Amino acid sequence: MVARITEAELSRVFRALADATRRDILRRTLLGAVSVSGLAADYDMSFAAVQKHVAVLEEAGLVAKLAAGRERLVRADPEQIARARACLDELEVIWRHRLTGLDAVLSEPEE
Amino acid sequence: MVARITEAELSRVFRALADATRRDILRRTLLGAVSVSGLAADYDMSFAAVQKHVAVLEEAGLVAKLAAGRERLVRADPEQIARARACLDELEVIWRHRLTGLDAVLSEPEE
DNA sequence: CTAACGTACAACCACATGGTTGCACGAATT
DNA sequence: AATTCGTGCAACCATGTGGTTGTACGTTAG
Repeated sequence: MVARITEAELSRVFRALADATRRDILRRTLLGAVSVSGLAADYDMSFAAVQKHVAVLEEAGLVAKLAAGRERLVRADPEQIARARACLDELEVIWRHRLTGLDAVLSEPEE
Repeated sequence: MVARITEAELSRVFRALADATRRDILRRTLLGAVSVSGLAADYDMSFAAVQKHVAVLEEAGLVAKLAAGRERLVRADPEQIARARACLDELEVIWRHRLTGLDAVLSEPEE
């Protein structure tokens, strides 16, 4: 298990994921740390707009910034993504529970 | 595989998931079809507000309504939830790809 | 030292969101 | 037939969101 997430934080995470640009930033920063201006170069919007997207991802805990000289490198946090996934997994469990009538599914011996 | 989803629809799905009330409605309607007023009774807000939440879920394809006399029964669509999950899975694949350096991960022999 | 770069942040704008109330309409009850 | 119930929808309001430009400030380069 990846440690329980609050409903409010879950809302922030899904909110952050609800934008194509932010999902793309997440993909790029999963491959490796990228500076904010490095990210901004790839999108047809102002630097400040990209900066705001990064801030939304950061507040959701999906991304962290580390200082490197005058640059801030952005890197994704796979664990927070896993937490969002766990929420969707839970929904699937509810659905399967309804179909099969099993009660035993509620104990989760995961990771 | 559950059929490809567009980026715009994915945004709508995550947006719909980014609200605790809507996630709760999703959980309730995964267990079985519930009327809109049946749902509204459980939340501390107006009927119209709940109706709007259902509409957001419906536009995201996470829920469908079926007519039953004067009531509209709301039931969740597990496949659409699976599509959102698939997006997060893809992110995890990107991350693992970065760590292991594997290229073979991109072929997905899933369902 | 000065200039250029990368970042941060504030102000502003148009539009979306989440809530409200009120009204209209078809279906069920009496 | 009249009423009540469940729903849908429009109007309205406060606040949030995604974008812009402009300014300020620390860091690197000349």
